[in-house]
Amino acid sequence: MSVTIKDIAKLAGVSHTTVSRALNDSPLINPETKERIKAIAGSMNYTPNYSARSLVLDRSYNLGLFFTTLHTGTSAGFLYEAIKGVNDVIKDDYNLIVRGIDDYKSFHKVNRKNFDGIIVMSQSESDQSFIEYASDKEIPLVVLNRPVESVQVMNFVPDDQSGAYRLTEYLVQQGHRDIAIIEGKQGFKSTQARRDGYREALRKHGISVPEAYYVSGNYDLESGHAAMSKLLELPDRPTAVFCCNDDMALGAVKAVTERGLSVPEDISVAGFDDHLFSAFMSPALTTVRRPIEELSRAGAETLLKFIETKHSEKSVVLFHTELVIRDSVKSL
Amino acid sequence: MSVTIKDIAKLAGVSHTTVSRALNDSPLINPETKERIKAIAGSMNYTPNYSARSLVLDRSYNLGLFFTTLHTGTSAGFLYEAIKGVNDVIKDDYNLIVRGIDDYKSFHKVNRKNFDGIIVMSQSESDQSFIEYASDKEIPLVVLNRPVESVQVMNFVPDDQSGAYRLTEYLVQQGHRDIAIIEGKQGFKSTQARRDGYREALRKHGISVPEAYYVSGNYDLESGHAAMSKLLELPDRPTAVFCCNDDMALGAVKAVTERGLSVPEDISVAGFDDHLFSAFMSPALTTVRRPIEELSRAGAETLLKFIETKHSEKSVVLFHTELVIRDSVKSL
DNA sequence: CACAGAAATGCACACGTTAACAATGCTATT
DNA sequence: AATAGCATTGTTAACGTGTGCATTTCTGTG
Repeated sequence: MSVTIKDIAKLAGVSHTTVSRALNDSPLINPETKERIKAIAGSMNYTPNYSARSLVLDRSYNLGLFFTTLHTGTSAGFLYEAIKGVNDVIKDDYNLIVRGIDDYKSFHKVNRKNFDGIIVMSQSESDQSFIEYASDKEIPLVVLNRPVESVQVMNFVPDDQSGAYRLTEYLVQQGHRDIAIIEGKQGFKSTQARRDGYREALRKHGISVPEAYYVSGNYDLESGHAAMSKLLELPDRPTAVFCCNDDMALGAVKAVTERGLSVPEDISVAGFDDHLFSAFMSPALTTVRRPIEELSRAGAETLLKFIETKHSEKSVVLFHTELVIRDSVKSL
Repeated sequence: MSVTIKDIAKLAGVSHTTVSRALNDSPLINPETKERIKAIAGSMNYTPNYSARSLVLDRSYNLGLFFTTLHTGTSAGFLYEAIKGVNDVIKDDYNLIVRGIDDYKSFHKVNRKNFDGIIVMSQSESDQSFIEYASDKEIPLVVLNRPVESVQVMNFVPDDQSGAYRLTEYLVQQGHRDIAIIEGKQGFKSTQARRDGYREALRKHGISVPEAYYVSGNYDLESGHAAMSKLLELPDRPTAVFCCNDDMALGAVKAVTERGLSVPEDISVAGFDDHLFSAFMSPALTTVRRPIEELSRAGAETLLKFIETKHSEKSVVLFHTELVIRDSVKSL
């Protein structure tokens, strides 16, 4: 049906081996015949059968980019930046397969034959079993966004805790003492890191936090809205609120303006992530930039290098987060 | 290295043919042996080699989800909803490959052997050559989001023009007569459809638009901000602005508030798409909902059915868009 | 008991590619 | 002129799976 190297061989009057070598730029082949064969292949519109090549070379040319979940807790911007980062790096000869880990009923199809390498954008420990599975099968593996302890992997992680620390400290420096937090999705590592940074900063400055200032959320817009609504009904309202991501911050601001109050006049709000839209909120959101695209790019590069050289450092690399000061925090 | 059907055959004392049949639930095999073989396969932790299977069956188990571009003009929410929609439909036994068409240097790797089917999320005619290429190669093909004329394909498209028409008419009904438009990215089909709907509505109501009320944008936040800034400096400011997507609307609102003005008191703003964040903007954005996730799901379902049955309707199917009234438009 | 027919299994090849090894022809050196 | 050695090409097998056809085994019928 479609053109194979044997068809080319027949037409060129050589063996199919010679064709294979010619097309793969083997130095064994006479430059003249090589050119001739390439010309014929081109004119016949030949495209190699990757299944056959995969079978003999034991390479699939597939890379996996796996998210803990695609349903709740994964924001659109996060997905977007990750895919962009990885796709920018991989060459024309790799396929990028995108999937939520929780969409797999069984990991059966995930193995060395099917994936030359895997990037896990990990958000919670719920994907631990997947990571261990992949590590077990000896699939080249990079884990992004969450530190993994149990298994030795290449591991790139944004320094969330330090970011939250610096942000909270900034709030303190602006004169705030009553600072609440709207937390991320339960069980997500980032939730914990950001809370830890927040607490550390307050403790360092000798500020204690009433229990009511810890409000739970799950990283989506609605939860930010609901959480802020709760805070606003408190008898002792906080003067500033640290939202554990920008989506929730947007929801929180909404809750404030709905009540006829304003940010930052009546209450200050800060976020985390520095999403695309954050600079364009009204007021522009003070937040912490998390370099997801860079992280993804670095992850992909490292993975490719490992696939080629089988060599790498299996250690945790921290990526710097950056305080972005805009207009949603008032100086008291 | 890894387990093959021949290893299982040896252990079970049968031929590898029998193993192959047993694992594929062939009716030719004695139910008892079938169970026995399956048990052995399970205990050996056998996973089939998909390259080998692909080679002989001429199926890759890959589906492609291709965007015109992943760089500019594709918003995060759009990507997110599309991926979610498709991933919800495809079963465990398909891989979803995500990529921007403009990332391909050559379409060499795109062929029937490599893709059982392709979904093109098409935004502009710049991907026309890709669509024709895929159609030429007889790869099962669904095109979403943009009507394709030159080639016969399965084609699902949101009814942008009608949505823009209804939105604009709503603005008129609210008493607006001076209505500007911030347009989408040049060359995108959706840009044209939305502009057409806008013009049609105004013409129908006998309202003429000064040239200065057409401002160009490119679907991203910055361009919305810049465009609105221009409009605000006009001597005859419009009372309402139709932004061709929600991202630009957010940027536009920002430009308004920066000048100490307010939406919708001083100027009304409407968007298009109904992004996740639109309900949470301040004020909540009046917009048109575009059912991208449903569209993607329908596209994926149709594609899978076609792959199985080789049968389908190759015609354009319009998906209804829906006016979503919130708080960003004032009644004059 | 013979035999037809069905049920179950095996043999051998195919899919398209790469690669180890063999074979050929040519050049240069003695 | 013989031979070593290099450049170039061909032969053959292998990767792991599925399938047409042949073969064996079983079952029931006359």
